[in-house]
Amino acid sequence: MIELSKAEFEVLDALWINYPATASQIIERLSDDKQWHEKTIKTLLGRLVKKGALSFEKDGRQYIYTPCMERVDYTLKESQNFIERFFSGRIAPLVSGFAKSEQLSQQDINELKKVIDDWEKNQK
Amino acid sequence: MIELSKAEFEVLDALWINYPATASQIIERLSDDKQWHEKTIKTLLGRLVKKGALSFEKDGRQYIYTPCMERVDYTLKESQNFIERFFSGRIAPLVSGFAKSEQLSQQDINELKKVIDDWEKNQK
DNA sequence: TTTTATTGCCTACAAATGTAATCTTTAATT
DNA sequence: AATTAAAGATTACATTTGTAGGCAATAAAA
Repeated sequence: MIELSKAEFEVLDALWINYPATASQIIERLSDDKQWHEKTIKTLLGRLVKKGALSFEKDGRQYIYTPCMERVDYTLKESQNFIERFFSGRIAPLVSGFAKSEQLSQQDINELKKVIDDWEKNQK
Repeated sequence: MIELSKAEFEVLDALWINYPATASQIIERLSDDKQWHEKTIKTLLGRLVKKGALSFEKDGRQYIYTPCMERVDYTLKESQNFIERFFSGRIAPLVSGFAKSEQLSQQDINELKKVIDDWEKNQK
């Protein structure tokens, strides 16, 4: 699995919003939430390319970036990893922890029920 | 939130198995899974103390370590953080991702149902 | 009591990470 | 055509992390 740092992920996440995109578009998108210097973001883009998380095409003197993977795929892998490390691979204890600490809303419950429902339909 | 590195967490996790415990006990516990040098683990213990994740009492020339927090509390915070970063704070998309990629067993489903059940009972 | 072995403490050092500044190239402007 | 401005490339530097080695203090052994 490609290992991304927190900051690298946030840059990639800004690209996932809509791609392909140029560095300045990504910088623009990040400017709302982050006070990162433009140079910082360029550095992170470079590192993402080096790690194989992004590819680009040249357009004049600009680069047009595209992620090399889908967001769902990446987050699934990260989730597996996380759940392995903290909950020995079991997902229920995570959800249970949220429940016990009052972190679940009715909406969460409804969504979870739907996931279970769909899963069961799929078993038939 | 106290930020622990991967390696630091694993050392703390070995302590959570049973505590208070001495460095050599922790080293012993870790020796099954890890090929860490004893010195490495000592360093990590020191860093954990410095970060406020562990406390210790002296017993002769040994230290007797105790975690400063419960495992459930730590993993809950980490989970919140994780879900915030990758799923905008919603838990269902994580579970849904697992379901879609065939990562859920019947046992997981049963456990999840129970969590939901308990949650609903608790609402009344 | 002197020696030894073990504990923790301090130091080390490369790679990763956060956070840019400077340099170089080249497209755009004058 | 010369100048400028903007993009990416290269360099920088402190901090964190992984992974120990060496040193100093002290309990245990001889």
